Amino acid sequence: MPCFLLTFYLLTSRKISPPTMSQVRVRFAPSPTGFFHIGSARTALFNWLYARHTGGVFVLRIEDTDQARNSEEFLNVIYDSLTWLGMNWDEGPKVGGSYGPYRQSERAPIYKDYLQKLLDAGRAYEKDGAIWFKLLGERSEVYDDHRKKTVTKVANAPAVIDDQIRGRVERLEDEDFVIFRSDGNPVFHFVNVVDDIAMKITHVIRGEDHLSNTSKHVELFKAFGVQPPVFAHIPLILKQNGPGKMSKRDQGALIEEYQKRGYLPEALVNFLSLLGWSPKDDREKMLLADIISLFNFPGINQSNARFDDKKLAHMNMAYLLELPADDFVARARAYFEKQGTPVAAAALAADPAYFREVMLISQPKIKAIEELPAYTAYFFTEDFSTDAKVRDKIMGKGEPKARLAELTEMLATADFSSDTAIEEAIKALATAKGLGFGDYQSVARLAVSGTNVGPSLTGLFRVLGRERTLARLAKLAA
RNA sequence: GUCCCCAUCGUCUAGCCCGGUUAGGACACCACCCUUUCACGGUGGGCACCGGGGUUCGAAUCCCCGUGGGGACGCCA
Repeated sequence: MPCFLLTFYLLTSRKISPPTMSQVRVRFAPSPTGFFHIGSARTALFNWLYARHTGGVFVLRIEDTDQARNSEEFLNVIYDSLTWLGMNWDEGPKVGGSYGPYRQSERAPIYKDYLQKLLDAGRAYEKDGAIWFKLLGERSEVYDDHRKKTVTKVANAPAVIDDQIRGRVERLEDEDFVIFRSDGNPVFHFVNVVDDIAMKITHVIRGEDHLSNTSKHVELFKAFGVQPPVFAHIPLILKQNGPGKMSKRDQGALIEEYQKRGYLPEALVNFLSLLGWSPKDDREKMLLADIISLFNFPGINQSNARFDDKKLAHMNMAYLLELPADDFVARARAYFEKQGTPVAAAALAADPAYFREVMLISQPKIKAIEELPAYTAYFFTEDFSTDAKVRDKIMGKGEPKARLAELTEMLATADFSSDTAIEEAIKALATAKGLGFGDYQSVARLAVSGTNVGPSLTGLFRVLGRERTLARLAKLAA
């Protein structure tokens, strides 16, 4: 096929991967004006996945041209969140690269150069102290009653956007727009395009909210005489309740919140990958390596997705259940270390081997790391609270004190070396008394834990040990 | 208001491109089973093609119009 035909084919066919002659270069370009949220993380993830899928380069670029709204704190949140989620960047702040600097606040000379090109070509002019991009075409004054002012319209041909997800989109850009503010700083549309050119970005993967901006960008690329990159506008994430897209103010929107709550980053990544993308079969819980190898543009769908924290919680639980023992204990310990509560302090002060046992009998029972401190509190203090409702119910039925006495007598000499040994002993006692395991369980559980839910009773006894178990039984019997 | 995008269970989605399925999976929900509490797990259940027109022997699938949802319209990004 002749080269121009191939190019034509690639540009006009929907959802077809671009030429692989040169290496894919994608970028994630957050602006540090607020906390890092779910939507940004998903955009970053799709870029990262595409780079890893194609063996390309993932660039991190900081869009901090709006000095009034930027902060170093937010910048660090971005670095931390990306790192926590495992999205390492190949070029960008901290790691460098051949197209730096990677913070727009440090690229002023580059923007001046590109502005000069536009000025020289007669495609930019000054008005009201700002510099405007000049569209080509006949001009006319029109009153815009939405904006309540007269605007200058330019008779222009629609910009054509060949989008990997949307297909061919046409949008008319018919008004000049500001590219340099009167304070001398360039605006988003300008720096975005200039940097994509200067950094040789091949694919722009971003939220659909930018689709309407893309006509501006296409006009700028044309003015610079550069072929625009391949665009892929991904669907937005809608807030869980109520109308509109998710924003940083919405419940559950912030990445650092999940980090603090002890969510597993691999679970969050898996969940996020499924918001707007699917491997097209029934797989949901997937190895990262599989997500990378399966990820592509045709798998991305076109409609917005609503965030569902229940599904995320379920994914997190599924990962938690499979975590190797050492890993689970380490993450549990890290979570306790961040708490700073008396219960957490007591847990951390306990013998590490004991802490480990407590965590491991709890692992199959909990849905999230954040449940652990409350779930295991009675292991680390004798001053644990008792659920009054549960106590009244259990103590008010049958002969709980008799069961307690029988258990106490038997446990004094029982084998505490394994769960099965304890189980056999309790079963033997129950059989001897003509009762069942259940007759002993509820009251014993109440005595040692103050509640009616928790790990297996035998595990409880074994981990607590004979002395503490007997002491707690005695306390309730008193 | 103008422009752009989108439309399958409550939610995430498969199926759509290239018309023929009992419209599949997962979360959530309900029931039952397992069980030593709580979970996990297992089995089963209820639950969807937005509406209307076309095209066709046949439409979730193709076309048009409605309607609904989302986005953009800044010297924010």
